Amino acid sequence: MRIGAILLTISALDARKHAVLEAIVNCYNRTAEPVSSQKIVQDYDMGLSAATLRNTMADLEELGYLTQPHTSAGRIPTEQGYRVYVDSLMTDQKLSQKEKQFIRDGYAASTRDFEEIMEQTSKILSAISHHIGVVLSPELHESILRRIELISIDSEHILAVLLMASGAVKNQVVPIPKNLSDDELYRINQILNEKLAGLPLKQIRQISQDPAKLKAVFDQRLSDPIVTVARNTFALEQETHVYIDGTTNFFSHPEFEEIQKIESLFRVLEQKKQVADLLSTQQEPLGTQVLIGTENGCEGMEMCSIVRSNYRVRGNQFGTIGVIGPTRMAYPRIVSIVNFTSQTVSELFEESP
Amino acid sequence: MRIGAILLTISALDARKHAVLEAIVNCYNRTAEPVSSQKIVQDYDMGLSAATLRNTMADLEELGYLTQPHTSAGRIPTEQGYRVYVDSLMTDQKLSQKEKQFIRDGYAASTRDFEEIMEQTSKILSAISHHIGVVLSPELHESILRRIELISIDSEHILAVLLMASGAVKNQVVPIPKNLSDDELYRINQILNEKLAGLPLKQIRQISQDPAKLKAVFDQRLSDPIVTVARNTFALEQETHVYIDGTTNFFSHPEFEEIQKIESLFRVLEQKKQVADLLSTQQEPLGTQVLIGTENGCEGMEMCSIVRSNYRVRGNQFGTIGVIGPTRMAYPRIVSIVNFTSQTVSELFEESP
DNA sequence: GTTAGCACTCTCAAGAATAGAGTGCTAAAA
DNA sequence: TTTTAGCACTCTATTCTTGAGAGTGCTAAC
Repeated sequence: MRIGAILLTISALDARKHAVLEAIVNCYNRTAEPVSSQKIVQDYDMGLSAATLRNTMADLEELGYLTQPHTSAGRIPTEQGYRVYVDSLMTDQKLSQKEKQFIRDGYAASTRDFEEIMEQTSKILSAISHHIGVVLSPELHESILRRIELISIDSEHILAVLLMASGAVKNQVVPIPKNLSDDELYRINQILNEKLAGLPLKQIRQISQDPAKLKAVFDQRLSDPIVTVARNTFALEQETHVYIDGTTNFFSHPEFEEIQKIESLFRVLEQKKQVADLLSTQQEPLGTQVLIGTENGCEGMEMCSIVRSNYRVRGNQFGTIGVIGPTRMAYPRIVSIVNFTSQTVSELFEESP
Repeated sequence: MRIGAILLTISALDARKHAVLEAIVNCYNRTAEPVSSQKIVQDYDMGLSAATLRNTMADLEELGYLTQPHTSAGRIPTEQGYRVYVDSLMTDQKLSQKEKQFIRDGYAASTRDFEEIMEQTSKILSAISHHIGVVLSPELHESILRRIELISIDSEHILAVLLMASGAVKNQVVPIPKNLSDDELYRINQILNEKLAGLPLKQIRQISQDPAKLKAVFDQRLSDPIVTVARNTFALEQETHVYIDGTTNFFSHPEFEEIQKIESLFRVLEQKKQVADLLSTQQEPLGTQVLIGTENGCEGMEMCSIVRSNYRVRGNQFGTIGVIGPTRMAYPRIVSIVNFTSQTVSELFEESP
């Protein structure tokens, strides 16, 4: 009985703290202003007086979930506070049918174009979230080559068109040995397809750089021109494409009034490589993730949170989509958006056989 | 004698005004602060007192070439003042060997890749000018088709690779009639090349949308697969690509301290279409042009000047490069940069046969 | 455990005072 | 007639002060 009572007390306390924290996060997200005890009394029916709330708020501050910009101001959530909110307080917010439709309608019915899907996705994400939409294509060097086509440009160059299982296409101008006849080129093209289609680009690259492997793969069909073409075509490490849209959305957030904050953010965004590292998850996909504030570990993006998720393309590969916004963002909504969009993109890629 | 004296007086007067205007433009470009009469006496050896300069400056203000931010401030050039400066005062500033080398070195020796040249050019422009570098590819629908290659994706789609005379490549996923055999596709590919290669995309589009013309060119029934493929492949109006780099450079200019100015500029830049319209010259290329301030006629870019020039690609086509910077820019230097870069790009395209 | 009341702290906005920059004008000098 | 020195005047930018307002923490009562 005694122990039960104590437990009850503790859990009651915790429940209140949670409720207050949730109220403050919600309120702060709405107003972008520090939340006072008074404000909570007004806006939320908690059945508590301002004084009591002040006590709870002081406790929450002690615990590291809230902070004050200055002594006589209300409280705002800390990163830790947001973390608790995201992990255990916030409730799923289903997207409305209208919103879902908006996302689906973003893709032209006929769209099978890989780049167009990528681009469009970043636009949709930014338009519906009012933050920055980012899309990372699946890593090209992990992609499986479906077909290669060599097109003659001039006596010293060809255009190699690499069509991936994912639907991605990569064009590359490749220097070739002089005086390669059209017939020869055609034959080389055939052999390359025969031997290399179905392999991931990474592996093809390894093969093409290693004489022994080249010999093993091409066997008696190995000729000088083939070696040259293969080597030149697959010489380059391929970078992941990054599609970003909605950067100007940041101008409307009051926390970015100071120009240095916008500047440092934009400097990061200009380095697409950095954005790619920021978004890409090393591990296997595990649903939608939220990185709050400094958790992203990126200098110049301390004020930003990232919500990211994976989409699946053919060839059992994954790409990443994400939303970058201020730490003060409507997490439930953004999580739902990212979730649903990544699903939609995956389905889009599933459809094409 | 009398008339000669008067003319001499007038021209002497004008010479002084010109000299003062030039000094003020130079000084303001350096310091970004209104230029006082005192400052000119200090920095430029004009052999005149501050009082005399003040008189001249008052005249120049009356003429509309200078203005004062407020009564007790120095003067800054108006757009009209800059216009006179650019048109008749500024002296050519040759680029140093080092700078020329920097531009040339920006292109990898082996680069023949069209997109890479475009991208790299915008990077070079922004890096060396410290402003925004913009490159417009030649209009695709004016481009001459050099070769088309059809690659099978699945039973309902092919990938059409359009190789232009300019070196530009356009990939497009095209729906096709079901059950088109590989042989048939190959044959269609051959015929398309035979009939359409050498024509500008615009004309091909007209043909492919017009049953009569289609019939005339292909000499076949409209229900034939070849007609469907042609129609679907060339259905879309192609947009000019816009490559932009160096947007963050704007953060370092003192005249863009106010966030609204940066914001309105970035909102324009996000609309690539608008940037394309801004840069593209309707008429034939006529060397490097300078648009000062509101002359660009673009809302949100009143504070910006544009220096643009054309480059030439194979097929007698022109693309545009440009630099966008604040009205207070080092015009002689930027003009030289844009000039030399457009030349370099043209040469780059000339090399590839 | 909760709440009313109050003193205290801090910010923010508005006003006042001061220094400094640069001009236009006038009258004298060249 | 042109140039220049001198000076009064205007406007900005900065600093300081002041007062109002917001919100807290603490204390004592409920």
